[in-house]
Order: sequence, then structure tokens, then C-alpha cells
Amino acid sequence: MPRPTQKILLAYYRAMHNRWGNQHWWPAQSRTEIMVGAILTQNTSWRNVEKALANLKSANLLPPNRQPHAESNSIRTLHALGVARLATLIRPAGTYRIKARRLWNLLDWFVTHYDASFARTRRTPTPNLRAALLALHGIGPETADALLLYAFHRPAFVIDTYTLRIFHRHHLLPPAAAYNDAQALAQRLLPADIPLWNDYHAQLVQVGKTFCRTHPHCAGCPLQKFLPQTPS
DNA sequence: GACCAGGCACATC
DNA sequence: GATGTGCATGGT
Repeated sequence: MPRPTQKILLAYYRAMHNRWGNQHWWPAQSRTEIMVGAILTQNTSWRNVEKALANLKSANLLPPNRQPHAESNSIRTLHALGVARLATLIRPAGTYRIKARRLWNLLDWFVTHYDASFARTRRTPTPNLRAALLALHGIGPETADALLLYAFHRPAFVIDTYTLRIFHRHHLLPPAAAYNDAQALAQRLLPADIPLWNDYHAQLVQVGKTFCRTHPHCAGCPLQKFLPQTPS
């Protein structure tokens, strides 16, 4: 197995970026909307997440912008709604009873420990923030890292099923490697550049959505030229 | 109908 | 530690 290098991973990024341009993730008007979306998108198509977010926007429950005061107000209002009311609003996203509980857990933690203020999270080191998120019921590694990167603007490389599949198929990782291995690889090799990590993950999702959904469908993929001789 | 989607927790072995 | 299953809507 050729040992992956920073040069190789940056070449992957250039190929994807050349193809699609910057993805401008996370698509949302506010950091609050990112937090909500991160829960809603768990094992769910983004299309269905958008329906649920539209419900919340229609009810004026998401901030119109990223002004801290607007963010905090929305966080507190969503929190005050309670699980049952949240559940009816987010229903189109699927697994809505579970997600309402998970979202409320996250909101409750944010209100309790940071007074619903993103600014107040600044003094918490990233590893501590990650551990706190992982301790919440319903937040696993991918959701925690997506929140860290896209909502809290911390250096966390997000791994998802597409990323794992691509890394495995390209033999960048041994077959048994899992989430933490993939993240360690990316974080060790890539420069600690939050905008790069932001768009890198978005590009990998774009590759996955476009080319990985049906199993051997690599024709036209911007990463195809990097595939090893004997694809798995 | 089956299968999947920008996961996670839990049961069981 | 590894594997299997429920959650649930909406698109293909």
C-alpha cells in the first residue's frame, strides 16, 4: 500500500475543487441552523432535512442572520419548545422523535454551560469541547466533528461514510480502519487550515453523492485517476 | 415493493 | 470487539 502523503491528499483536493469549485459549507443562514441541521441529517438525505428546516423557518424559529443576539434568542426559544413540539416541527427529517430528543439535549447543554452563546465557548479547548459533545446522548463522532468544524469553527476533520469508503477504495487506509483512523490520517497529513478542512469534507461528500451511491460507478469521478491498480 | 440517505444507541453473541 | 437492529420520512 503506497503510504499517503500530504502531497497526495492535496492533489485529491485540487482535483475535486477543480471539478466543482468551493462548496461553501455548511449551507445555512446561521450557526444555530447548522447545529439543528447537524442533528437532523443523521442517516437522512439532505432533501428531507431541508423540509424540516423550512418548517422551523416558517415558524420564525431560526435566526435570519449570524448576529450573536439573534443566535442566542433562537437557541433559547428552540430549547423552551420542548421535545414534543420540536418533534412535530422536524418530522419530515425522519426518526423525528429520536432527533427531537437529541436536538434538545444539545440545546440544553449549550444553554446550561454557555448561556446559548458561541462567544462563550472560546475559552474551552477543542479537545474538551469535543469530549463534552460526545458525552451528549445522540451525538457520535461525526456529528460532534461537524458541530466543531462548521458551528464552532474548530479544527476537526469530519469523517463520514463516503470519506471512509473513498479512503478504503483508494487504499489510503487498511481495510479494518475506522472513523478515528481516517480522522487521524487527515489531521496528521493536512495543514491545520480550517477553511481547507471545511471544503475538503464537503468535496468528499460531493464525490460520494455523485459517484459512490451505486457500487462500482467511478467513471467520470475526479478521483478516479488516483485509484490503485486493483480496485477493491 | 426494496433500498437508500451528510448516524447513533443498544442488544446480543 | 464485532455484528445486527430500530429509528422513520421521502425519493428513486
